[in-house]
Amino acid sequence: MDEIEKVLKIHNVRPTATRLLMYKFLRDLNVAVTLNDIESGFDKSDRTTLYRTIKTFEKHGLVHQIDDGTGVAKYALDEPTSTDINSQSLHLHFHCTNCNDTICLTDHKIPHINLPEGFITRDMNLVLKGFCDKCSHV
Amino acid sequence: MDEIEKVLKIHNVRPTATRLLMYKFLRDLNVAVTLNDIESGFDKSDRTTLYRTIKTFEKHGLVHQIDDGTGVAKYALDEPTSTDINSQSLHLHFHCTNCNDTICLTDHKIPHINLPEGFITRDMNLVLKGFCDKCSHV
DNA sequence: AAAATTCATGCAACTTAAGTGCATTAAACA
DNA sequence: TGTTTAATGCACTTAAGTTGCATGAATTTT
Ligand SMILES: [Mn+2]
Ligand SMILES: [Mn+2]
Ligand SMILES: [Zn+2]
Ligand SMILES: [Zn+2]
Repeated sequence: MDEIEKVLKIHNVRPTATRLLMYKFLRDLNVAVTLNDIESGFDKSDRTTLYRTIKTFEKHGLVHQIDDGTGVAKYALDEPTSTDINSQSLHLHFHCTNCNDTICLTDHKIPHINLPEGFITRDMNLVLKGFCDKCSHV
Repeated sequence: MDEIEKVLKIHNVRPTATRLLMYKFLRDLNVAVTLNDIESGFDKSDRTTLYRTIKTFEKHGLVHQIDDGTGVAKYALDEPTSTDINSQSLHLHFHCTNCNDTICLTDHKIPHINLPEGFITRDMNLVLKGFCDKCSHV
């Protein structure tokens, strides 16, 4: 059986054709993608199907959504090694304002912040913006 | 002359009726507001005018936009004491997932992060999510 | 295997926030 | 004053996200 098929099944996602293709599509990238990006990478499938597919992936812990401040949701594969569902979201993201790429810096965790009395933190989002390694040495 | 009128003029914003009202509206809040929130606080004025007013404020350094991950832009007054235009954006924000309030934690700066070679940081956004002081002690 | 049920897909339609074009009105200027 | 510039209001557009529903495919039950 295909390797991807296994990954989907482990996460209780039935391995349909679209899902296998989308997983492969995401796996071969090193940047986060919008739904439009995904749509551009597929000729046949419908926008709604792709939307529901990525949402299914998200719900089952295959991808995480990234809000990089552009106003459009981006998605990237979760680290396959991760077991803790929440550790995924605690790495930081870098958004290049030049090429618009957004990448996961999975081994850069968000530092701990001391909040005032009464505030309980459950989640956090840290986005650094500027020039990525490809765009900085112009 | 009115105090608010002075503030607007200092920032090269002509003190029209709508602008004075909006400034006062924002000043009397301690949470960030969406354009809809602003609209609800005004009976007469038109949405487009309010939109352009807040954008004028933003451009002239009177307010800053906050992206708390809800998908809707929020705005809050800049600290009046601030001189550095960039220091405004470097404090962190807290978004309560219970009451949907988003507040500026202006004296909580974003800690410095070491990035890989080639990455240049120009801006950053840190949002903590969870329960605010009003919602935590249920 | 056939029937029944559950799930995935495709198309259309809807919602909401954001933004633009343009005519009108008000303010500033000379 | 007349002239110019800026602010406002209304209509319209764009774009992302999302849902309803009918159809098709796959899984489960009998
Ligand atoms: Mn990531
Ligand atoms: Mn703030
Ligand atoms: Zn770049
Ligand atoms: Zn709260």
